[in-house]
Amino acid sequence: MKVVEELRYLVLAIQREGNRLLAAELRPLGITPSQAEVLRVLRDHGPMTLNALGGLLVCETGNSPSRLVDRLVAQGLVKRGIDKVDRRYLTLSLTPQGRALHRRIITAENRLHRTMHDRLAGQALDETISTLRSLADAFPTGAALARRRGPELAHQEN
Amino acid sequence: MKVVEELRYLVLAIQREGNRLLAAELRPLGITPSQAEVLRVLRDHGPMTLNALGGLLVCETGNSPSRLVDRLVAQGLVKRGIDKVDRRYLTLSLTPQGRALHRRIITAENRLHRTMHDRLAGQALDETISTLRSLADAFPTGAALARRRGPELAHQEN
DNA sequence: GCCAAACAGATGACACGACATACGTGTCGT
DNA sequence: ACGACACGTATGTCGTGTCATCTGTTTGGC
Repeated sequence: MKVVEELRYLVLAIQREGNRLLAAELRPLGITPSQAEVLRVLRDHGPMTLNALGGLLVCETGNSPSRLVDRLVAQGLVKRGIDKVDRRYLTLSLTPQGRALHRRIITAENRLHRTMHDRLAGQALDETISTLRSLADAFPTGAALARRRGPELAHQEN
Repeated sequence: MKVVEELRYLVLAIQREGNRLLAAELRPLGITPSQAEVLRVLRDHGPMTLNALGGLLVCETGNSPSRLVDRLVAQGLVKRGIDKVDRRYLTLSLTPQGRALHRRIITAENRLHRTMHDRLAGQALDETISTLRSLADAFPTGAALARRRGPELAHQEN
């Protein structure tokens, strides 16, 4: 098996299992990993339009994440307002419930991160991270991640 | 952002984009990346039951991939027989069309692999692969991958 | 032999994720 | 002022993925 092919399958396997574990952690909270990412981005990067949100999400490409947001609005976690100047734009922001839930999400995610950290015990991750970055940065969602890294560094460190 | 968290998002981004690129390469062939993985496993590991197939797939966990196989059967790429001794078991195998399509799949995948390889130019992948393996091997789908690596090494090298 | 448990697979339900397309709103050239 | 165009968002469709549950088949204890 070619090296890049093994890389492709490893990435697939890790993404699947990571997502499954995170989904299990989040299930008691009534949300999914994708929804958690939306709440996180809205919390870290303030109120924003649907397109801007889409531009910061890794879990979804170009498409406006209308339906993803729909479910969060239906749960009362996100408020969707219409821009008064240009009625094409939405203004998405967290509700107080959304902010409260986000704190519980962080706890759930931390449990997953601890698990990952244990499995990776003793491994030097720096080179791996930089290799993966050089792959990801060439793509739209990788750029989204870089954008999130960029302006607002160091949120909830350690 | 924690290191393991960045790792999680990088893996997500790369998986998404890789899948999108591969889907684009495979679209002219009328199949999806998951379907391609089924054909590949059936070709490399001979006729097998549905559960055995599921145990070698990275794209789907424990669940029997009934519906995934359904579409391949509907396209005439996979033959689904019933074991005469134990009628609970299926016998899945490639049809001649399935084998023929698999050759075209390899070409499509190689185009993606070349793209990835170019993006990774100059990076030493060994450490990255071994780090990711140590993460993946702890999980069912990672074990599936290891099983595929194991018995039948070196298929279509370069 | 018979019935319960184990097992292989199928199916229902739900939320993605990607693509294409439709709709409503604003902008700009003329 | 108006009409084409651009733009932001919504929606239809399809194929996953995951979990839970169901059906049919075999096995094994009694």
